Amino acid sequence: MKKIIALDIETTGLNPRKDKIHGVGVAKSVTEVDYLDVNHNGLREYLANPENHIVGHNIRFDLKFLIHAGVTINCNIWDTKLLAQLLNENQELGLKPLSQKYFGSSALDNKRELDRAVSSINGRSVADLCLRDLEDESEPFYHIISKYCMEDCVNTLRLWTMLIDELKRGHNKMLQAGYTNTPLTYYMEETMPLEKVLIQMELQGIRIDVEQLRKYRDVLQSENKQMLAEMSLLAGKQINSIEEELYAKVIATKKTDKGKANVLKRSEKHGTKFNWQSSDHIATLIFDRFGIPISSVEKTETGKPSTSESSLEDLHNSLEPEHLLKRILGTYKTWKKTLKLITTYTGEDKGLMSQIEGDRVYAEYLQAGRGKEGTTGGTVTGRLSSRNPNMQNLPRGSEIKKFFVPDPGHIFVYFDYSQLELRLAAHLSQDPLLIRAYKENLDLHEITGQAIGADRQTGKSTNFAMIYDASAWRLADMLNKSVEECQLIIEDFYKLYKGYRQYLWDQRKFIMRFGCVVSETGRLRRLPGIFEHPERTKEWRHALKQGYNFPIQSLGASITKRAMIELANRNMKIVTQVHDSVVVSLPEDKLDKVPEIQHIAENIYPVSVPLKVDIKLLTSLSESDIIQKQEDKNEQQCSNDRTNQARG
DNA sequence: AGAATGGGCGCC
DNA sequence: TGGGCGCCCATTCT
Repeated sequence: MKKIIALDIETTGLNPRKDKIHGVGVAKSVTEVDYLDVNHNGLREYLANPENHIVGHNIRFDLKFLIHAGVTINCNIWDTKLLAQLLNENQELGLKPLSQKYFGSSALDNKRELDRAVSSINGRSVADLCLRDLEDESEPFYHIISKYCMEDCVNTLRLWTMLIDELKRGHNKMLQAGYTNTPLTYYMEETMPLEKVLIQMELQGIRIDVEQLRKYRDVLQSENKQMLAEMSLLAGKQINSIEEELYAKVIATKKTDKGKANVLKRSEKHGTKFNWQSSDHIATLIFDRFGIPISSVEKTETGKPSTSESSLEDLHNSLEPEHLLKRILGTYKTWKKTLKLITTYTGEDKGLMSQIEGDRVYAEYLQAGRGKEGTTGGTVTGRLSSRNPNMQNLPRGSEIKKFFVPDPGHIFVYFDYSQLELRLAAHLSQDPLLIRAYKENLDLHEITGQAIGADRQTGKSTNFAMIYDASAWRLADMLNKSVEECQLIIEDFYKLYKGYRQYLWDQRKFIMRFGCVVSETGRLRRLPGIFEHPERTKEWRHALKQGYNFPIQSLGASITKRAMIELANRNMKIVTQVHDSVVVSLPEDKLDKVPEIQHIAENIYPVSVPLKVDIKLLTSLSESDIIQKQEDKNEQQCSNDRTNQARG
């Protein structure tokens, strides 16, 4: 590659719409470094030229600020953080840890001076320094900020040189071994092109019907209040007793110096009140005051009795109808669901509500972990993750999705891949029956169901369990059958899909030999647990399952992402993505584009079976749930028809 | 007082 | 005792 410039900006905060750019650092080489004003002419010309190249560490952050400030970005963009993740998804991805790893501690030359400056203004970060510097005309911190920024630029540039070289060496090795797709091709064809799409998505955000959301908040809150009163009344006696115990504990702890500060602080918030939001308190209520034996319920990771919904559901079912606890648990379950909605979505000053700017939210979509120092983070399979808010776990069928609406004059085009991962299991395994089922548009769930002597629903669960290599124990739990029965089901399953069984054997052989897996699009996943732990230990089995699942999940992620890239290349605005579904915002007078979108999605990547895409127009995100339900019904109907035909 | 961990739960 | 995520709260650690 020709000349490349490393770029890093310093800002007064993390929000490209609210915070200001302090300056732009650029490094042409390790000795030619500058810290420029955002309006610098030469800089603007460079970035506007499609022949130029820039690299940054998490460059999306910088570009969102620059674009918002009116800077045109037409040059090619590269990212050392995303590159580092492809080299090793288990390593720390921050600029500092990577610099440390690749060229030692010189990366921290200016750290001490910076820390001194930050603490001198009682600040927490360089952002505080930038803010103070911009506000104060005497600019007392400019030289510190610029020095720090330029150092980051140099480190990014050095890192780029070393990382891209390592990626190319790996690429050549894999080519010799017969691969056509490698982490290098993945980076060039998928990761970096997607960055431009994500920048557009994040800058655009999504509109919220704030008025309706507020109305819904009031409904939830009054419901919740009522339920809380009901529960507190029912459990009044037990709660009193627990509160006495809590009070005694506070008194006892107060007498020790150590406990003083903590207990007093907590007392300000909850006092010695029973807290329905505390799983500890709930456990005390159920297992101590109501005397439910802890042997009868599921245990948590640390061996304590679980108060999870499924655990309490079992308990609820086992109680006599007029048992007091049964009535409490009934209300508690609903109360907790409502509370979750309130805290995550409708509560003022937290969750979704606190993230609304005007009438929009601006979610982030991560390709790699944010890399807080000490953590690895990241989406190891190549899926995206979303946050602030997380658009990928909005509750299905709840009111919440109704409040996410298109811009005026626009409509949401929603599409999703039908049974994407099962189709990819067919493609990757080349199992004859799986392939035939999808080529001839047969109902796979029905086929499996019949083969194991069960209904369609059981067939469906079994099919999905297969992708995850579920145990008989787990399947039994899912299907409400005995473990022995499920062992037979699994045997029957693999007799039917011999090709898939062979595929798993081959996968296992590969994993045991190399301790890693490769996706068809060239993404790698190392499985250190394979060599670090003896066979058949818990950790080893976990790593093996990760290895089985990776090629399927990763290829699915690639396909959706590549569809997004192609759509964006054709000027379509993508609003959000949930792994196998995408929402595009289309002007109302451009609906002729809908068949084009579907065609692109279905044909973006060639596999051995047809990919099926369902596509619909929506006026809010909530309708995607309705569609999903309808699809299920349609499938059922088809299978009934076919069964009836067979009978007739 | 803030960071880290655990429990729990939402999604594909 | 399927895989992959993020976020809330309470609690403990430092």
